[in-house]
Amino acid sequence: MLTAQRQQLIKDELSSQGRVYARDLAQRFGLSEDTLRRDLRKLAAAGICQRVYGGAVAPDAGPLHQRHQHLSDEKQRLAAAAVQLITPGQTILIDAGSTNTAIARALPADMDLTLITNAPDIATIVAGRGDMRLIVLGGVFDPQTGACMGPTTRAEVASLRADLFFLGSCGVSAAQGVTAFDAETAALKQAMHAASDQVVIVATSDKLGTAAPFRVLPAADIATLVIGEDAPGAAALAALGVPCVTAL
Amino acid sequence: MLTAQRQQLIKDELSSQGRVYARDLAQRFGLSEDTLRRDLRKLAAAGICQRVYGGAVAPDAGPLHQRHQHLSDEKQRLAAAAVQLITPGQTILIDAGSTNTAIARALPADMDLTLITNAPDIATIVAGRGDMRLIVLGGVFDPQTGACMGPTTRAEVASLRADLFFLGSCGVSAAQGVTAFDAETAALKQAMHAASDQVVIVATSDKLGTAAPFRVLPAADIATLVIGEDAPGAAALAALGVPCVTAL
DNA sequence: ATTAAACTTGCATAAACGTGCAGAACGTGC
DNA sequence: GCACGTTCTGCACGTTTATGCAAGTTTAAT
Repeated sequence: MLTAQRQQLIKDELSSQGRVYARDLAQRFGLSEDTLRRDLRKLAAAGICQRVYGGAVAPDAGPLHQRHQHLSDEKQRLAAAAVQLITPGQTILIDAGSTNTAIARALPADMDLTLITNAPDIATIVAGRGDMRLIVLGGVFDPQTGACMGPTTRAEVASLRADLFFLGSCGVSAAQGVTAFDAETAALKQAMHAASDQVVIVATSDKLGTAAPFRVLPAADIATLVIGEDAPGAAALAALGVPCVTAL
Repeated sequence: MLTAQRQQLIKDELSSQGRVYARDLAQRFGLSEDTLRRDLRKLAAAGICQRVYGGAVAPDAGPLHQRHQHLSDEKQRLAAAAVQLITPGQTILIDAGSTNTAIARALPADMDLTLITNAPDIATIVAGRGDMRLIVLGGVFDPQTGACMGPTTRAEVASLRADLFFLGSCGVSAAQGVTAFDAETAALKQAMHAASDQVVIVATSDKLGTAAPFRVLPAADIATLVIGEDAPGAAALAALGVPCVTAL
């Protein structure tokens, strides 16, 4: 990846998030923190950001901006924790959903990854970077979930395989396991599960302890559950033997 | 390969990807890095790109979601003319390419359209609007063209049909017809042609009169050719009986 | 006050760079 | 055909840039 390109991505994140962490950037780009600190110093010298201990912030952080940042903050932290489960060379299957979009954005650079997704917006995010392969699952686009589904999609999934499957946008509870809002979604997620070695669920606290009508898979099939530190209902899941990773 | 042709390919990649690597280009073209660096310097001197350590980047690369919006006036005018060929209720197949992206943006609202595309960025554009159905063609994403291709994609196309096919990113000439830069691209476009009633080609003037190595279809198979008012080589195509629409 | 993390600075190395030069390919005029 | 100039290309040389590591300093939190 080009140095200029990397610095452009930092600029993008600064303008969209209002802040960046040197440590986080170094991990994502697969470079030393020294290099990223140099980048931040350079951007600060150009007036693009302001250097602070631990990273950098955008010069003009409006009040509304901070609010928006607060809302998405949980997902970003969860995503940062989730991508640490990935090892170089793996094939990653990513479902649709806003949490999974955050994961796609947080994917570390230059790890020779192959990404499979049925969400066009995730495909677009990853399409811009040349450091990973991308396989798109086709099908009928569902505006509700932002994903492609239907028989074509399920057939395509069945002909592929992945090391890690990031399953998203569902209810997760100890008693009911993972559940979905409609039959088609549930069937697709099951097909994705069948094509993957491990299922990872990154759940915001509003998903935990809730259940939808359609059963996807039992809690015991979850390889890793990534949750926030104060997540409700986590104890019940941990009691079932579901491996939990706590973000932050 | 002609020097001008090589530099045109670099331009294409710059506008589609926003960046090029000197080393990568040298390897792909089978030339020394010195030669490619010379090309990049020349393009930079012409203001087409900006030279950076390791390659070059497109001049004004804003935030990710704002990129690709700097479509030229020519493409927007062509797109506006092209979408007038669409009638309500039709199924539209749209290929990848910056001109076709402009067409996707220009699609009229509330016409009960069904859109089929193999370009994730076009899918993302249309995904946001609720007034049309969207079918995404999956496959292996090719960063070069920004499209999904491969056997899966061709098989999916074969199971669908469309009224109009907007074919993009090719050379168009009276003698050679429509041509593509590689075999896979040509094969996919042929499969798309076979699935469609009519082929529409929207060609910017730099594509007219040029030919690439791989033949896609003869000029006689073009249902409608949309071109600018001062397009060179248009007379030769019109002489062959290709119906032409002139934008503005 | 103590400690760990983040930081700056200097240095070493490898990659990318620009320049000058020479040979090859091509067109032009004699 | 032949001399000439132009353009494109690859190679050799010295220079610049990016990066990681080590050493010492500053910052923030306990």
